[in-house]
Amino acid sequence: MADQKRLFLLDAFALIFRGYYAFIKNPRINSKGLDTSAILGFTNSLLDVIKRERPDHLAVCFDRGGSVDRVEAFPAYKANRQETPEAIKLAIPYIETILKAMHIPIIVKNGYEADDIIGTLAKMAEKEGYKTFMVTPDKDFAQLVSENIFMYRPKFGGGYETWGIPEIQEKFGVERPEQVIDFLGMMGDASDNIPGLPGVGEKTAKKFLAQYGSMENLLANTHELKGKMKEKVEASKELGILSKQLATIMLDVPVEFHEENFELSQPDLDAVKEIFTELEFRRLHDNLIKTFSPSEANSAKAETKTTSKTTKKAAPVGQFDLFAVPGSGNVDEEVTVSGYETIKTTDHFYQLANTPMSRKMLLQKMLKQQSVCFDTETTGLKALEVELVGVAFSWEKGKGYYVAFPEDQAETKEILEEFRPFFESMTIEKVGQNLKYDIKVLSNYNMPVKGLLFDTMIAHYLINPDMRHNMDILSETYLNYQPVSIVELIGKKGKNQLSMRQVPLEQQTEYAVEDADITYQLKEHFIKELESGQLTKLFTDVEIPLVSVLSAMEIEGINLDPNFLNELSVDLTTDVDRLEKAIFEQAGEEFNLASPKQLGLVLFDNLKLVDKPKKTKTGQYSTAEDVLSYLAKDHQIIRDILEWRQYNKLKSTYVDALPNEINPKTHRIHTVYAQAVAATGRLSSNNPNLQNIPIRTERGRQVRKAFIPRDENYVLLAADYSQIELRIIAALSKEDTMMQAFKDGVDIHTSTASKVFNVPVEEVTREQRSNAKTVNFGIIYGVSAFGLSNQTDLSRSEAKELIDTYYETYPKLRAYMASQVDFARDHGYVETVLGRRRYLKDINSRNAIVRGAAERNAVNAPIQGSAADIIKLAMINIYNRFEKENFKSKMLLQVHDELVFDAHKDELETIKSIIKEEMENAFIMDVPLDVEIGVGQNWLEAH
DNA sequence: GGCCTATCGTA
DNA sequence: GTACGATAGGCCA
Repeated sequence: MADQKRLFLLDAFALIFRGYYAFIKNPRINSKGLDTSAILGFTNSLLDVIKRERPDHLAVCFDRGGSVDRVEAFPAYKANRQETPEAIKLAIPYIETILKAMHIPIIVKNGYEADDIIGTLAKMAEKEGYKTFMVTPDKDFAQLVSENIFMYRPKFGGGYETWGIPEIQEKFGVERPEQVIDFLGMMGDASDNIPGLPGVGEKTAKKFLAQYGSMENLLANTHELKGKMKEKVEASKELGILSKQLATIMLDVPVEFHEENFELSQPDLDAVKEIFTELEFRRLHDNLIKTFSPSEANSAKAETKTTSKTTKKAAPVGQFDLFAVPGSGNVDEEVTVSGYETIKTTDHFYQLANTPMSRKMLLQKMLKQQSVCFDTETTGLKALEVELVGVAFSWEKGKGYYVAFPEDQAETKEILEEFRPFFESMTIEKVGQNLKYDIKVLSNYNMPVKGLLFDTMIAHYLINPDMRHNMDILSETYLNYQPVSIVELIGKKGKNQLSMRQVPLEQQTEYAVEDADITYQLKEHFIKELESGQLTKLFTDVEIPLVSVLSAMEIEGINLDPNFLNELSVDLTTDVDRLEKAIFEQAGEEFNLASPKQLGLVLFDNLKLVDKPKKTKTGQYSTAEDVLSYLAKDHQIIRDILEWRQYNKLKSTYVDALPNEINPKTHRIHTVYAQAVAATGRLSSNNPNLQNIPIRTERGRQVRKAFIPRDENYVLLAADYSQIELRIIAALSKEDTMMQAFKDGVDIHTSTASKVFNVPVEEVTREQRSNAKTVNFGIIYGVSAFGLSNQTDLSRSEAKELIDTYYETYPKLRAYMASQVDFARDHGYVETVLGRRRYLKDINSRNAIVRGAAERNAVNAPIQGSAADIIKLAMINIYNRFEKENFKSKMLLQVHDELVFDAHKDELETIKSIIKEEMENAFIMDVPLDVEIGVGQNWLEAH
C-alpha cells in the first residue's frame, strides 16, 4: 500500500479563506501594513502537508472566473457570497509567486471551479494507479471519495483528518459517497447559495436518504410524505433537481494529467527566500528550510512519527527518501506539528520552592536582582475574591521558581510575608503580564507591590493597540513558543473545570513558571520595540503609573444602594407589564417582545406597518430604535414598544443586574478597567460596566441615584471636562475662531451656529444650535452628509450645505483633518499628543468603503486618544497628591471625560481645588481646558 | 454550555 | 460617522 503513488491536490481558495479567518481576530500585519494572514495561513497549510505526508506528487488548484455552467443554470449561484476581503485579493499574486518559486504546479481553467478541476484530476489519477488526497475543508468534496480518493481535511486547532469511504458513510449517513450530492441537494448550502428543498435541513436530509436513497427516488415518492413537508417538497421538485445539479462536481474539465508535471521537486530556495523576506516570514522560512533539508531526516519528530506506527517501512520515493513515512495518510495518531517550540522541546529548569529553606534561598537570590518577573496563580478570575495558590518567579530565560501556598489562609499569609522584602523593594523592577490583576490579588493579603513595574500586556498594547494581548498570542508571535494551555491543565470552562488548587504541584510549577519565564523574555523584546516606536516615555510616565492608580480605584469600589434599585425595579415591572399587555392587544397576538425576530414578523408581516421594511444584514426585519422612531408618530403600538424596550433594558441591564455585582466582603461595586482594549487609548470598564450608566432619559437617570457616598461623612463628587474633544481639535488645528471662542468661555455650539448660519449670537435659534452641535460632534467622528441628515431633520443636500459652510467657517480645521489622513498614508499610523500610535492598515485600500473608515479613524483616533491621554495624566497626578496628603477622599470611577470621587466632607474644598487644578493643567495646549465640579448625595445629584 | 446577532446604554 | 460592554434570543453541539 505504501508503495502506491500519492497525489495531493490542494483547493487553494478554500485553504486561503480558512487561513485568513484563522487569523481574523489577530491579523498578521507586516511592517509595510500588508495583511499577510491569508498568505501565511495558506503557506503554513502547504508546508504542513508536505512535512507530514511527504507527497511525491502535488498540485494547487485555483478558481478562475467562477463556474459558467452553474451560473447559467442558476443565476443566484454563490450570489450571496460576501465580497472577497481585500487582504485575500492582495494575497493571490503573492501565493502564486511562492508556488512558482517552490516549483509547485498551479492548475487553473477559465470558467471552472477548483472543485471540478480537482475532481477531474482525482479520477484521472485513480486510473493511473494513484491514491489521491484532496486537501480542502470543503465538505462538498465528500462525493468524490472512493477506495483511492480521500479527503484530507485540516482540523480546527491543528492537525488533519483523512476521510475515506467509512468516514463519509458515518458523517453523512450514506451508503455510497455519490449520495453526498443528493444530501447536499436536499439540505442546500447557504455559502454556495444552493437552495435545497425548503424545510429540509441536515436531520431530514439524512432521514430521506436512508429511506429513499436519492433525490430522484424521493421526488418520485412524495405521496408517502405527509403534512406540510409533503406540500413543500412536492412544490419544489424542480428546485430539488436543480440543487442536485449545482451540488454535483463536474468530472469532465478539459485538463490533462501528466504525472511528471505533478512531481514535487526541490524549491528554488533563493526565490522563496526573497519573497518570504519581503513578506517578513522569518519563521516560515526556517520552517521551509527544515522541511526541505534532508539532513534533518532523523529529527526527533520524524522518529516519533514512525515508531508510533506499524513499522512497515515505506519504499523510498521522490525527494524524500530519508524521511519516508508509511503512506496510509492516516494522521490521527501523529504528534502535532505546529511549528512552535513548546515546553517539551525546550530546555528548562523550573523548580518548586516548597520548604522554608528553599524559600529563603529563593528570596536571597531574588533580592540581588534588578528585575524579576512574577505571576500569581489563584482559584479563579475575580481578583478581589480569589485565594492565592502559588507565585512563580523568573529572571533568567528558561529558569524559574514556584512557591506554592496551602489552603489555610493564615498560613498562606505567613508564607507570603516572607516575600515582603521583595514586593516592597523599591529597587527591584517587577515584571508581569497584566500586573493589575496580581497587585489586586496580593492586596487581599495586605501585600503592596512597590518599585518600578513592567507590564508586558500594556507594553504590547502601545506597540500595537489593534491586536489582542494574551500572553499565549504574544508568546507565539514573538518567541515562536506555544505555552502550556490552561485548558490542558484545568479543562474547559464549565462543568468539570478544576481549580488551580486541584492541579498536581509538579504541573502547577511547570505551568506557572513557564508563564513567568515567557513574560520575562517578552519584556526583553518589548523594551526594544517601545524604544523604536518612541513609546517608552508614554509607557513609563503614563501607562505604568496608571496601573497602580487603577488597581487602587478597583480595590476601592463604590457604594451602591440596592434597596433603592429594588424599588425602581418594582415600578419598572409595573410599567413593563402594562405595556406588554397593551402591545399584545394591539398586535392581536402574544409573542416574545424581547425577540427582534418575532417582533419584526409581527410588525411587518402580520400588521404590515410598512411597504418595504428595512432589513438587517442577516435578512431579518430591523426593529432598531431609529427604524421604529420613524413609525412612532403614526402608530400607538410602536410608541408602546419603544417605551417597553427602554424600561426593559433599564431593568435587565442595570436595575436588576447591579445589586448582584455587590462584593459580599466589601459591600461595594468593584468594576474592572481594561487598560489594553480600546484601540484609541481609552479605558473600558466591565464586570460591571460603569461607563454606560444611563443619564439621557429621565427614567434611566434614576439609576444614578443608587450610586452613593461611602457613608454619612462623605459626599459624591463628579468632575467633568467640558468639551474636551472639541478643545483638542481646536488646539491641534490652530483654528483661531474656535480657539477664541473657548478662550472667551462662550457656548461653543451657539458660537458655531452664529458663524455658520451667519446670525448674531443672541439670535441663534434652538434648532440652529442643535444642528451646529451635531456637526461639531460629527467632525470628531469624520462626518458625512448622509450621517448628518440621518441625525438631524436636515435633508441630505441641506446637510451637505451645512458641512460645506462649516468648513468654510473653520478652514484650518479641514486642513488639519486632511493632514491627519496624509500623515496616516505616509506613515501607516496616526498619533496622539503623547505619541500614542494607532496603525491604520486600510488607509491605502482600493476599496473606498474600507478606506473611508480608515480615514475617519485617522481623524478620530488622535482626538479621542489625546483626550484619553490627558485624563490619564490627570488621574495619576490627582492620585499622587491624594497619597501624599493622605486624604480620606478617594478617586473611584473614570468615565472617559469624568472622574468620580468619594469626598470626605472635611476635605471637600481642598480636594475640589486640587482636582480642578490637576485636571485643567494635566496637559497645556493653546486652548484652556475647563472642568466642572458637582457634589451631591448620589451620582445624579453630583452632576 | 458556547457562539453569534441585534439592540441599546455611555462618552 | 468614533470608541466600548451587557443583555436576550436563537441556534449549535
